[in-house]
Amino acid sequence: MGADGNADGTVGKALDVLDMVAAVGQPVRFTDLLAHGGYPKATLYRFLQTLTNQGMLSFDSDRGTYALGVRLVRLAHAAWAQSSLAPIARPYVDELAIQTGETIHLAQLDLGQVLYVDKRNAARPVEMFSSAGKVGPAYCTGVGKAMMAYLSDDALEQALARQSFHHFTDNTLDTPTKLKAELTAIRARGYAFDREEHEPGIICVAVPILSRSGRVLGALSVTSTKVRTTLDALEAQAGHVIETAAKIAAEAENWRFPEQD
Amino acid sequence: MGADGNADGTVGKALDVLDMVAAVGQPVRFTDLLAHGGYPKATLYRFLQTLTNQGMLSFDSDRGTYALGVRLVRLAHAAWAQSSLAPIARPYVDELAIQTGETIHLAQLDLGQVLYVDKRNAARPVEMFSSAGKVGPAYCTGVGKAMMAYLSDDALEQALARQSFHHFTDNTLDTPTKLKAELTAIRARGYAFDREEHEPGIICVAVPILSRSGRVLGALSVTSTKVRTTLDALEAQAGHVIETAAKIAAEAENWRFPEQD
DNA sequence: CCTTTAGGTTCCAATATTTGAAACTTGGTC
DNA sequence: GACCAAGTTTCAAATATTGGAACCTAAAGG
Repeated sequence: MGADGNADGTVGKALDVLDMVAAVGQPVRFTDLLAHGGYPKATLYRFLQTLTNQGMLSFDSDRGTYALGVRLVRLAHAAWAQSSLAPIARPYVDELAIQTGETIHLAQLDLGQVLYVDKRNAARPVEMFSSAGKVGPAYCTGVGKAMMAYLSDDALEQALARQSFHHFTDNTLDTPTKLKAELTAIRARGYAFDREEHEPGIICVAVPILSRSGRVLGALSVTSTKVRTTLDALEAQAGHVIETAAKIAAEAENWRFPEQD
Repeated sequence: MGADGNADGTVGKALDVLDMVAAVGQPVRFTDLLAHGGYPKATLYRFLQTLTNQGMLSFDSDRGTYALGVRLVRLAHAAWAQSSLAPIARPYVDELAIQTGETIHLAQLDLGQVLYVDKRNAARPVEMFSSAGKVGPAYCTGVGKAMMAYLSDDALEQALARQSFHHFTDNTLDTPTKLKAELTAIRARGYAFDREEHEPGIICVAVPILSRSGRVLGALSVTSTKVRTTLDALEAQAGHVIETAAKIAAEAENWRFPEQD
């Protein structure tokens, strides 16, 4: 990412510049961005101007640095509210968090990656952008596998093609073949596990959230650590999670995805 | 907003389309956007294509609707992490929430508007207008006034020019003159109140977060309701808030705004 | 006090993109 | 089978973008 060539039209390039700023992770000066390759001086300059004008970037004139702007935050808030399950699911997620006393994740699948749209930490209360908005791999997380298991054949192929199959732990399913076998097992079982496949010590049970017609809307998981509990104990909670997922699905159906079929 | 004419370059227009989608607040069909005025059919169509390609919008082919895309959520997460006080302030905000037992807001000022970057709910939460990512008016909120009070003269003028001075409640300071007098009082006092100026029944004490050189970094507030407490009781907490603000400022100074002034 | 350099900013003609009316598909209805 | 609404594509004219180079600063060096 960063200085890539592909980008449709001016808009694409401008958004690419946005990504460059985002990638740095802190306010950047003009020169640093210039060094990133990508665009010639005048061109980059104009993009920066435009994006700043538009409020997508903010320019700190004291320090001469650019940072991501608030229009972005505003838009994202709208995005979160309008096209994620989070607002609909919130009360149910809350309830589940209380029932289980563990950390709850609500995720959706995007471009083969898991996007966490909400999180309830057992001890700590709601934090929005801190956790919502994070992305993670699909092939080695409970929510990721739960969603992939219920994808249509071609959607699954697309998703598989986007997995990196990096070997995180000894339990990571690091080939498409292993993963496909796991997905079959998940469909048979109705829920997925994370057996320390992404981070050592971290385990979870995850359940897909499906529309009436079987479309994958998202996934819900209860996560904990080996220190606190066991997979068997987590599995005992699966019933609660499935129920909650069903409630969220029903709510989503009425509210935002009115499909008659 | 929406079908406005001003927009620098193609990028501006594309972002304008994004705003149109955001403004609707739910997935929209092509025709609806077309009806919104703005752009001719072919042009709008191409923008929608480009934005979808770029992941700024997502297109639901089953229903033929466009919604804000996840790239936005991802970018916003980066924005939040990179250019807001929230990550730095978190532990201090937590502490203050426990000390006071009330709702805490952490906000920053942008383009004359208040952007809430973090929020900690009271144990017994009150349903209220704000949460992280939301924006609100500056002239009639505690945090907004606290920040404006410490702005440089020209920054203040700019900010004032952007206020709508809508009359929300009978206590709203709905003219620049009234507001300026209030800002002077705030500077003298060191902290600001919200006397039900935005929402009836909602009151708060707010304190600015200033850098060593006096630049406004943000503001911190303790908010409650008339039902639960009184302004005097809230004022008694002001000391805590001021201390917390100072700690956050110190941390910010070291961490992200290293200015030798 | 006069260079030099580094970091930004502006010019401007060549060039590639965008523009949008109109023509054309698609898929559903009467 | 003709009609209509919604969405998609075409294409020459109008326009915006491009980026090398010139131009500013302000600070560092001679």
